[in-house]
Amino acid sequence: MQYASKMTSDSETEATWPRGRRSSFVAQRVRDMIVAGDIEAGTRINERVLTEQLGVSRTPLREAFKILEGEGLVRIEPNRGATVVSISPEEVEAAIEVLIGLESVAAERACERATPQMIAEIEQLHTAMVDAYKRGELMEYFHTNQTIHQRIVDCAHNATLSRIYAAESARIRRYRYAGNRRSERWARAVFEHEQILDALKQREGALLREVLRAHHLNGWSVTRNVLESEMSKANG
Amino acid sequence: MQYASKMTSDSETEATWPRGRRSSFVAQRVRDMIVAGDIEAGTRINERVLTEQLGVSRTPLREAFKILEGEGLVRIEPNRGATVVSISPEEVEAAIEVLIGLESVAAERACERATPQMIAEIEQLHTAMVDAYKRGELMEYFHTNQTIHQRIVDCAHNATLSRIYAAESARIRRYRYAGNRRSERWARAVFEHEQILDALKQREGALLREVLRAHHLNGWSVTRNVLESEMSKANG
DNA sequence: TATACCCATATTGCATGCAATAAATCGTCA
DNA sequence: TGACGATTTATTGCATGCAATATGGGTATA
Repeated sequence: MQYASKMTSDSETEATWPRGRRSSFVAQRVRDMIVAGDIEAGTRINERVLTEQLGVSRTPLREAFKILEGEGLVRIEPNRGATVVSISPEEVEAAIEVLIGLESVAAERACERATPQMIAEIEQLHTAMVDAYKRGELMEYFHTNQTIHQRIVDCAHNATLSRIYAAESARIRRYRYAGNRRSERWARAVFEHEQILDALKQREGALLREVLRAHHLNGWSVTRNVLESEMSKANG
Repeated sequence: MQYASKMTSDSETEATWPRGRRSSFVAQRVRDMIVAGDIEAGTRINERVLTEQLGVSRTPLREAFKILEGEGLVRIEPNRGATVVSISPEEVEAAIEVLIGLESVAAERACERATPQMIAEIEQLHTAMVDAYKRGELMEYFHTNQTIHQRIVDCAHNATLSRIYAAESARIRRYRYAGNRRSERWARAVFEHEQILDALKQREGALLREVLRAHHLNGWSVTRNVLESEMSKANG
């Protein structure tokens, strides 16, 4: 058995990771697999399989599980080990409420504290994102989009805010991806991102807060429908 | 050597914890020690000492360190193990900004979703807190105060919100305790809590948001001064 | 057929041993 | 005395072994 991974070819075993950072690297690899959806939600993770695949012993892997449990990506049950957490639409909505709240704080602070360099970087990302949209590269678009939101939060120069936003955002990433697949939402989202960029460039904190909020609520209303129809397909 | 703990008498060793939950229990114990200030900020934690004190092997202890690292309570460096994180006033302020943001989300939702039972529980806690204030029991006051804020957040019925709020709140707890020692701030804080309770009971979300925000900003301006003067004492 | 039980196997939780690294100690010499 | 290097000791990172638990399969019985 083998867990799929977009990072390495299937038969390949990892080169040994440096002593002292093995559990962090393992956590990063497993996190990537989970966030990317390479390991299906709800499945138990077999330690032996993953240790062989990653070329480390069980100790750093089990430490990695503790890290990922703290991030809400796996659940560890006694004698049953680690299971990839499955998140309901209600839980995704709850997390988005939180993300909106975090971005609200970030919006005001970002408009006060962002350096011209940071804004320029976001503008570049925005251009790249629009380009990906025009080329129809959904994955690239989605990834750049995520980066833009993270960078806006980073503009607030609040490490706690950036850390929590990144973790929560990763936790629900694979569920949010669903929404953008509808092309009419995709076009609308690109337009909203124009507004976001404008508000940031003009350093209008209250405006930025509101357009971000509306952007997420619009996105979620579409994503929720997609998720729910996918779930009813899966269950019926 | 021995790490102080308010939980057990000094010479006592733990009864063995149940198999399958040892790292969680160890994490809880170490978390309590750190949050209570029993282990000083900036100090390295010796694995051998703590394993002997807690009566577990190094494996669950090291797993607990990974959990606590995720919570921002310790930092793990290769070949140097776990160190209790020391937080600067700027970082406390950043975390408080986030807590205000989280409570802002919570305030609106709590006023929509709180059950009468939950509001009644908060009212009881409030009464107990005022009582502790009148008796001059600062520790009891502080603890009840923390519980009230957490319960208000819990009223929003958003598990993600509650989880993040609890973790961030714990992370900076020992730094916030400083502020309340000034009696004029203490009296003012009790008054502000009356306003908080009223707003919740009347389910005025926007009002609750604003009084909570003001409450934290007022508290922080006092706490910051105390922290900074303590730091200048420590360094000068 | 369905179900209860027993046994073999797989998997997990934890303690421990060993190697790598850091820290402390001691001796040497300026 | 104090700076420097070598050597010992302590500490950490990781792999592994063993015991506890869960899991799957087969058989007997209703």
